[in-house]
Amino acid sequence: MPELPEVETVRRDLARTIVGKRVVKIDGPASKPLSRMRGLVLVNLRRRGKYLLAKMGDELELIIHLGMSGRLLAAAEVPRTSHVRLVIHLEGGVLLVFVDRRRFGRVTLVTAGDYRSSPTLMRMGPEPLTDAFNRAAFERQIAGARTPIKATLLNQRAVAGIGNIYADETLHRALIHPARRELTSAEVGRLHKSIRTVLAAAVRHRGTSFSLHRDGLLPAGSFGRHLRVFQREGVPCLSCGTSVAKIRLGGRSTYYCPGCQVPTTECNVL
DNA sequence: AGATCGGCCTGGACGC
DNA sequence: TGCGTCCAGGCCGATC
Repeated sequence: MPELPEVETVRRDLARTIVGKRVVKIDGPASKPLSRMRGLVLVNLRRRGKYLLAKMGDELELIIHLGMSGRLLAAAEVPRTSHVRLVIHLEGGVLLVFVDRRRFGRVTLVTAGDYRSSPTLMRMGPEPLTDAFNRAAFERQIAGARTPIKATLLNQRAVAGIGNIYADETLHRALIHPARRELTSAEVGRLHKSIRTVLAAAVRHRGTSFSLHRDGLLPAGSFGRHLRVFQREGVPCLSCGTSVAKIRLGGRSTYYCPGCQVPTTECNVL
């Protein structure tokens, strides 16, 4: 459940339960490189883009990426699901469990602040819901882009935390075709605004709910009800009534409204 | 240096 | 029913 709103929801749900607790034991197939955490206190739980960062003691940091199918939950006992990758036993009988069916997720223990093991994290752009994400800086980042704007949104360098769902949703609200390359200043302004609006709303709704990350304990995300194009191929656009289209762009399924998001001559994909 | 492609995994949906 | 193929919310490393 990988994009910013979903990861932020996980962070908020877990923080209350696990922050301040000491690691008692670690097991599961992914536990071997993490043995140094034993006895350390989980000092805080932060989020950067789609990554969760848990400070462990004074010097270490646990980097968690949920990949495509990863789930992280606090529980009293190990879930009966298969695909449990890691169980961190905390004091007070709290278990922090990482379940990941497709195993695209990663859990890495590093010296605090040393992100060399993750190029994406090291080069991560500004957090979209903070002041660090301002329009002028965003415009500088994407000025003269040679690649489709959707690919730029997905690569995490211009802005952090956007994946396939929110790339399509923010571009639709900004009336920009996903294959567009160089944007006008007005378009950059609309996109900057829609990124903030859409992600903030999705965080309020606890993200977009998919079957993979319902654990039955915490409320599922409800932003799925507010999606306007993602996975709505053939459905009339809520703004103009045109059927939502599905194309492949940069190897990813891409949904957009051909009525609202009109390509121009500089868009050489269509 | 930056862009593009295949690889990593498993399982569900679909067509024959 | 069974088998094959395609697809899925993301990242990394090897290529050009």
